[in-house]
Amino acid sequence: MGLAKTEMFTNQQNEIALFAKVFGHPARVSILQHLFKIDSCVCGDLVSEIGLAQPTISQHLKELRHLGLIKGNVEGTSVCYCINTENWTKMKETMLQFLNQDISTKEDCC
Amino acid sequence: MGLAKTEMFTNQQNEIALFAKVFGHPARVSILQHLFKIDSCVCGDLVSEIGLAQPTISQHLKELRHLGLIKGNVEGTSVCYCINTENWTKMKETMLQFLNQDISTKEDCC
DNA sequence: TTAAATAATTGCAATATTACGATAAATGTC
DNA sequence: GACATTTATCGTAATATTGCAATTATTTAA
Repeated sequence: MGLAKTEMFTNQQNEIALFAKVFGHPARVSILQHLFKIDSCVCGDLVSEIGLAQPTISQHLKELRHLGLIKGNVEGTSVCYCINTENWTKMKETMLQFLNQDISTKEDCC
Repeated sequence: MGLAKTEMFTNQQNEIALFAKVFGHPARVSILQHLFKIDSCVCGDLVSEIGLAQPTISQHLKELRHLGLIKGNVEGTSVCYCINTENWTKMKETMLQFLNQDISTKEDCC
């Protein structure tokens, strides 16, 4: 199949999975880290920064944009990308809720 | 292709992507949440809990086990699963480092 | 208008993922 | 041993992902 049966899970579970999925490729992790590192927008130097072809980077950027984690603005012939801070914060809350599940009450029974 | 070019990324970037990938399916998110929720090990009631077939759940458990996030112990004819708390904590540190990247210095330039 | 620069889209090949029926393996019970 | 219970593995079909060459916008400069 290759198709997740999303209808049997909660919205929260599907949302977590969607965010996680987009982080599930090192190129997208790298793009995001780069956007965080530099203190301004990136105007299309991601292709030279990361070693992938231009259509490949463009595709990864599209996925990040569709999830709302980055914003892109046309500036002349190039496009300026940066983190969508508001949505990043929202995403972070969702992911932290998942990652910070209470572990203290568990005894190591296995 | 379908194959990520991991050699062009840092170990940290690949590690983040691997963890994120395993969270990238709602069934695995659901399994983990269930293992956290109950205060003891789960002895194979995950199949009835989640609505997927037994081989499918078994496959998802395998992936979680291979990443070290859960432990499984044979108890009679069934297997007892629980969170690997030590590895979960390590994973969390890696993911938090990624999620908590400093956003404060960014002006919304796009 | 033509050409250059840059990014998006299309099309496609290679590989990965998901799901599950069928089967096998492991253990416990009689 | 024969059988039941439970989980893992195998095989396979359907779909998704990744990467890039080729092409198509889109905008700027000359």
